[in-house]
Amino acid sequence: MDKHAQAADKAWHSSPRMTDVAKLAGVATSTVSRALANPGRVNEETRRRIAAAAEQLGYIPNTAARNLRVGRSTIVLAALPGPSMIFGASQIIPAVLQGLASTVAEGGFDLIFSNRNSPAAARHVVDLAFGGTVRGVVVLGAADLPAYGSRSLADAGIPVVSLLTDRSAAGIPSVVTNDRAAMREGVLHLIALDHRSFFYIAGESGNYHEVERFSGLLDALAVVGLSDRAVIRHGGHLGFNEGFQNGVEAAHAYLALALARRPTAAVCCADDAAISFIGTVRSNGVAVPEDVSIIGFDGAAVGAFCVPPLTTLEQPAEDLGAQAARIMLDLLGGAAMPAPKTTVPSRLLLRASTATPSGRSER
Amino acid sequence: MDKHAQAADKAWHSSPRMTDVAKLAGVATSTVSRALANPGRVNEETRRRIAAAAEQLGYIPNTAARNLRVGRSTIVLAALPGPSMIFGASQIIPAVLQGLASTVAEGGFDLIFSNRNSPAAARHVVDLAFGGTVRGVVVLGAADLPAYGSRSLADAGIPVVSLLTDRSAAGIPSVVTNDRAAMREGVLHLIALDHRSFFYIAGESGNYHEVERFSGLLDALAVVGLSDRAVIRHGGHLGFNEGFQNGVEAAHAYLALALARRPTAAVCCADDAAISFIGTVRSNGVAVPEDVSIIGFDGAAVGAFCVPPLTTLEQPAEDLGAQAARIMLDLLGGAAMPAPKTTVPSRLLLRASTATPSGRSER
DNA sequence: CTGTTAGCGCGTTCAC
DNA sequence: GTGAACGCGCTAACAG
Repeated sequence: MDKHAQAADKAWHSSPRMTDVAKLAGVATSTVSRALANPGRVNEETRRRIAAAAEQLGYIPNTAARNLRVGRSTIVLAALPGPSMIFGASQIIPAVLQGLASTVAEGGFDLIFSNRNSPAAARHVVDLAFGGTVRGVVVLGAADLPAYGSRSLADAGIPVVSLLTDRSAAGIPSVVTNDRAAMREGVLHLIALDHRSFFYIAGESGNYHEVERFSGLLDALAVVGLSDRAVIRHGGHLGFNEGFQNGVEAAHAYLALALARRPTAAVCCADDAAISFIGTVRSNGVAVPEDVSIIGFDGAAVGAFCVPPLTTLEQPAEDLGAQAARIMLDLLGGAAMPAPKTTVPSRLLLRASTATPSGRSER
Repeated sequence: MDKHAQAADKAWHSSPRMTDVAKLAGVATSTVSRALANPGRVNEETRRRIAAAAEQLGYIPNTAARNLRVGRSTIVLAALPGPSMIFGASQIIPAVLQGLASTVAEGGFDLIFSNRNSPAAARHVVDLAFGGTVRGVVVLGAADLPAYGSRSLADAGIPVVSLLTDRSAAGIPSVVTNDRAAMREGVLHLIALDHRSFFYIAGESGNYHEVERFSGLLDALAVVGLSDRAVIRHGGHLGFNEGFQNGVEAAHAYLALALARRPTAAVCCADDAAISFIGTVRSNGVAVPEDVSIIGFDGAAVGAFCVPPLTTLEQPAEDLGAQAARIMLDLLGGAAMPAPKTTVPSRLLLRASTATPSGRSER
């Protein structure tokens, strides 16, 4: 490649500006601007000339200049809790993000990610909002809104949507699954199978999902007049990211119970715990579901291939993300405040890990 | 709240500009600009005044204006293949992204995501690059670089790093795991256990990982002088996203083999397939690892809790992402072209699904 | 319908 | 060491 070709090559690479398009089409830049934004408000003939010129030059508008001029960007921020793009086998977060990303993209927006586990990270989230980098924020999980000093995300003057956690009480539109009602339904299923004693494997104490799901369990017991004493509760010290370990520890606790005192059903706050619980008790001679039935929560794909296949409450993960995105898009489009709380229901997935209790008393 | 208070409230919310800080500190905007960027090139006393003013006002620089002025943004794009933030139980992609996101954030950059499954999506990726929205692109998996018309990402004049797929031949710095060597090591382990016949469960035919891993298997056979006829290859029509189904189908194919013809070891292109393969053959009376040993690929966390626990080749997913991010940061920092290919090795995780063949001949 | 003009908020000359 | 002036690329007024 000779020098001349190189120069031409370089010119090819450097992005042409609107001025270049205007010059080539023989019009003013403002006309080019309109032709691209309001194709209706410009003569068809000149519009074609401009389109042709833009096409020929490979013109692509400069984002920064446009954003500066119009005073807003086209980026939505997903503020994640901890470094938790990884989240057990359940993959709730990745699936939710996928739904969020797809729908946001359909709306013509881009999605940027940020963790907020460290103070610095939380501060960064706030800066992105106040600095005009992002146009709206979807907050996933966790308890407190990103903030630092006296500045909170809530004061940034941009739309905020809460995903997975219900913050409607704080005036933030929220998209959640029906953790409580779903768990209630799942346990009622166990009760219908004749289970009357339960082993509950808790998530992190105080965690939103943990609280909701345990409440759902109690709700179900109340329905049939069973007292809270029908359930032995284990765990609470491990987070959802440590679900597997949680299940193993719970299994040891279960195995430590005298045979007669062992509940006939184990209810898990998450599939990860259910899976490792099953693996551990089975290798210690406990039959599933004969000796103990197990029900998980999340609907992890791998559950269908466990031995035995796991009965679980499937979260509509992608839908959750898509719904949140839709609400955000409406808000960005100037819609009025949406429903404070959108619930996308989980559904009970019956598989072989639950059955009528049978084994133990006959052995 | 009366009208006046509301106005004050609004003023509180609207982001202060650099002018406001300058006014409050009694200096010119240019001085404020320097004080924030080159703290050294300004009088300590005035610098403090400016810092105080900025702090008091909660000043946060406007990103768009800054980007426009300096001609570059601070956003890195992760271009994902398909809608594959979800990727089986292995969660390779989410884990890789987590590593990428963390390290990119440490470098002071933000991460934006984009799929490129549809032509429109691919075009959008190119526009983001040419429009100056993003400063560099990390391309994950898949074969072709995003492009449309005559414009390709490669011509955008910004750094491109390939992650998971080796594109070093195309001059793009790549970060990959040693798929081939890892698989070779895994199979040599099986050979050391006395296995001489293999059942290979393939990923999608032509897929980079599939090709590399199968080659690794053949490499191992060659080491001990076994011919390719020692392996029965199954699959190839299902993608990595359909790993579970792939394993089930493979299991049926395996079960359809006459007992005497069944290989003593199954080598899987991914953990998902291994897990569902195990589940399916076991419920059909095949003992693992007595009748057949199984080895997977990826190191999915759930593998440790399968029955039996899965021997696998663990991919250093987060490291892969972190390495790619580091290279991108170097490139953005003006470093010279880095090593064309960075390999982050997988490691063999020995668990109970592999053992010396024993069961069948004695039954 | 189209051209002219005037900034958006910031960083970077260039004088003082 | 600091201030004044200019312009990044684009859109939104306002004329014509």
